[in-house]
Amino acid sequence: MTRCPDLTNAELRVMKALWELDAASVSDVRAELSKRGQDLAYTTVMTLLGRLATKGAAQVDKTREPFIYRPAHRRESVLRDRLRAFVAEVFDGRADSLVLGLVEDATLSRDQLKAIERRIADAEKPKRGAKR
Amino acid sequence: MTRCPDLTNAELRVMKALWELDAASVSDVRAELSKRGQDLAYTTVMTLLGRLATKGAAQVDKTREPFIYRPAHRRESVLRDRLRAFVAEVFDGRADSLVLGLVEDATLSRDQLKAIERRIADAEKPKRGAKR
DNA sequence: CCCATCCAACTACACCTGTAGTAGTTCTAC
DNA sequence: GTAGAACTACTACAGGTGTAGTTGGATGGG
Repeated sequence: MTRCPDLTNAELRVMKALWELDAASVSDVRAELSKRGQDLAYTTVMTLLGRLATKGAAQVDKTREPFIYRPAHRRESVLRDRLRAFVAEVFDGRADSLVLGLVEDATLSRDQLKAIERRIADAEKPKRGAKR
Repeated sequence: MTRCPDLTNAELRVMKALWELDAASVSDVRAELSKRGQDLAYTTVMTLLGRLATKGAAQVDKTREPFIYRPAHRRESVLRDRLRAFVAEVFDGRADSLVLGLVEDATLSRDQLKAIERRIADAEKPKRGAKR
């Protein structure tokens, strides 16, 4: 599995639109971005998609015009990579203090935290049988 | 309370050294960074400290040479701001899915998660009496 | 057929970032 | 008091980033 390349913020925004659309032309992406309050020139979107393609973050189908772009990596992988880098860079790898910060900041409520825990517990149980 | 300005990664690394030292000259910071595996030219550290001062992230005492720099904001505030921006930017504000990502990634263990929860519960209890 | 439209390729460009060099000033140890 | 060290101010500069313009081909309506 090819590693997900690093994306800039602008590129990530475009990727989010792409994930939403799954397979789209420049215009489609542009419209989706506009829907999200990001109004960019057509050529700007093209530039970004081009960069994404160069980086291998998106695949382009050039057999027909307009070109169709689609994401080359799952959303979760990319976000996870970003997250990992962020934890390392900003929190020196201490994920727990990051989470603590979230809660103190009230960005994350205790309830949400509990919900997460429950979700994890649920996910873990089935694995018990088919473990490895 | 003046808002903490945005810092680049290099600047943040310098700030971390500054927080550790609390009040320090360029040389001091440089030594601290070196201790952390960051070997930068003296002038590079100076440039970074200068930028931090310009941004208002550090205060400089110029009454005596060498100048003494100290952090203008608490570590927690700055990290929290960064975190907040990150959650908004990358996870569209969904902190819970961020945490979930951490756990799935095994960056955060279930035990750590529980420990955090316990810590929060503890912190919340005393507040009950002196509430609001 | 010709003009407008859509689209891709290439080009542009200002600002940011990370890293550092040079010049000039003061302090300090002979 | 002079040479070198320490230190600051200014300058530099390549590469990244966000945003967009220009050029030219294809296409479709009149």
